[in-house]
Amino acid sequence: MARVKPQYRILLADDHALIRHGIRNLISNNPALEVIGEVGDGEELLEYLKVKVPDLLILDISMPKLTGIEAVSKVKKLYPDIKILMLTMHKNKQYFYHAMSAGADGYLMKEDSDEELLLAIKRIQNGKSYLSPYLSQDFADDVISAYRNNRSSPFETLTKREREVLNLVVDGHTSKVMAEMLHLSPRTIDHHRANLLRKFDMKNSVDLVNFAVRNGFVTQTEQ
Amino acid sequence: MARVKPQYRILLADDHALIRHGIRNLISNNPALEVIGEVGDGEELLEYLKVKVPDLLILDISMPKLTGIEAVSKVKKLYPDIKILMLTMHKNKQYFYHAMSAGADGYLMKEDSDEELLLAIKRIQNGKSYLSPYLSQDFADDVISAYRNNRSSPFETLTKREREVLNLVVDGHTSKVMAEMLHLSPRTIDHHRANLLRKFDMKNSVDLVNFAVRNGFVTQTEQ
DNA sequence: AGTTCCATGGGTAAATATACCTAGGGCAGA
DNA sequence: TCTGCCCTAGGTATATTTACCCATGGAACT
Repeated sequence: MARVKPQYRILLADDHALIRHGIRNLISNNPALEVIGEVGDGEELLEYLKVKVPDLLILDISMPKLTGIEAVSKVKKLYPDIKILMLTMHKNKQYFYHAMSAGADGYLMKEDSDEELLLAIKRIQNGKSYLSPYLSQDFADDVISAYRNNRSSPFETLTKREREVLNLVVDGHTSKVMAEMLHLSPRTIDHHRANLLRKFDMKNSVDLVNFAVRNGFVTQTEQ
Repeated sequence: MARVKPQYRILLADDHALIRHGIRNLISNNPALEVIGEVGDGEELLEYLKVKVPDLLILDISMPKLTGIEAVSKVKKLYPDIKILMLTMHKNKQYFYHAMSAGADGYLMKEDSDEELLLAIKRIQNGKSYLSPYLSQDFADDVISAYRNNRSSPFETLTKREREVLNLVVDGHTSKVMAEMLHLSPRTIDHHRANLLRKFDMKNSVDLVNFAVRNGFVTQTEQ
């Protein structure tokens, strides 16, 4: 009754079939996401888009026949509504800047974890941008200053305490109870919970728990 | 880190292997519950208890060598901490009264749904009693008057509206938003949500969502 | 005709969660 | 040493949830 929400349709563009299949497999665990197709180079990509338009394009930056950067420009010009997540092995500032200025919505390293890919998709789906945590180190100076006033900075992973609190939140405990369990002030629990909401870009605990459970951030043991 | 909670250990006593296996199979979907053994008659039951003591005994009322009623009395006398859920095909007042006065904690019909079994276990686990909804009709007069002032009456199933609201709660919506979706007053949503918490014997929405999702009360489609 | 349940929604109060702010101590890396 | 990050935790304000109370109208069943 509630959920007639359409799936978020994703197109994969990468010249390595292995990587395409890995991503497809990962995404297939999430019923809200659907990989509607795969293409191996820039020409195929443009041909495909004439037939079928995805919500999100996951695009390898080094692709034959049309570089990823060029592809971003063209796709964004022809189909402004398609969101683009760049997938790259280049830890290089220039690539990033070019991709972003060409219109990409996110920039993910191939070394990033599965969790990161899901987070990236989630953020882009919500109209935000995403940047690989791998880059945050090298890019710290410029990027951080650029994002400093952006409350939902994209290069965040969970700390130990946050994981602990997340597990307790999933169990449905109140802050007061969690505070007793961890021998902390309820205010500290509030702080960690707020950080979790911010990092996952969620508005309340129910959504947080749903996302965390479905994407394997917690191990469900209790009933 | 959070969940070192021990499993809830259940012993099945029924002379029909098929029923035992059905229950075992149903329970095995829930990681917090563990069937530690099965016995086929009253003697076996008492022998088993000398070796291993469960948290909950699910007991067929018509069992060879020791009737279910007798078994309840003996077990409760020897092991007062064991909770007992009577499983029966008898829609008969007398059986119910005898079972209850002998010390049973719950009374479930074999015609009841899987959902009902899980609800029954959950309620007993929380120290409450349980009565099959099938009986509530025949027993309406006496039982309802007996439970009238008991806020958490055990024979409740979900209404259509409650199922609708439950689905929206699972999506993490606030009452205000749900009210807009269903063109109702937020107060009405609150009412339904409160009924859901009461019927499932849960303290907050996170627990409610967890229980509902894990036991198939909602169909998860979104992310 | 009476009873019960459902769905609707108002009143009130307390508990909890969420969103901002601030700040200090500890630790690690540049 | 300086800087950033994590963990700690307090202040304040608002939003939301939860828990009680209450009533009315309709549908269904007896």
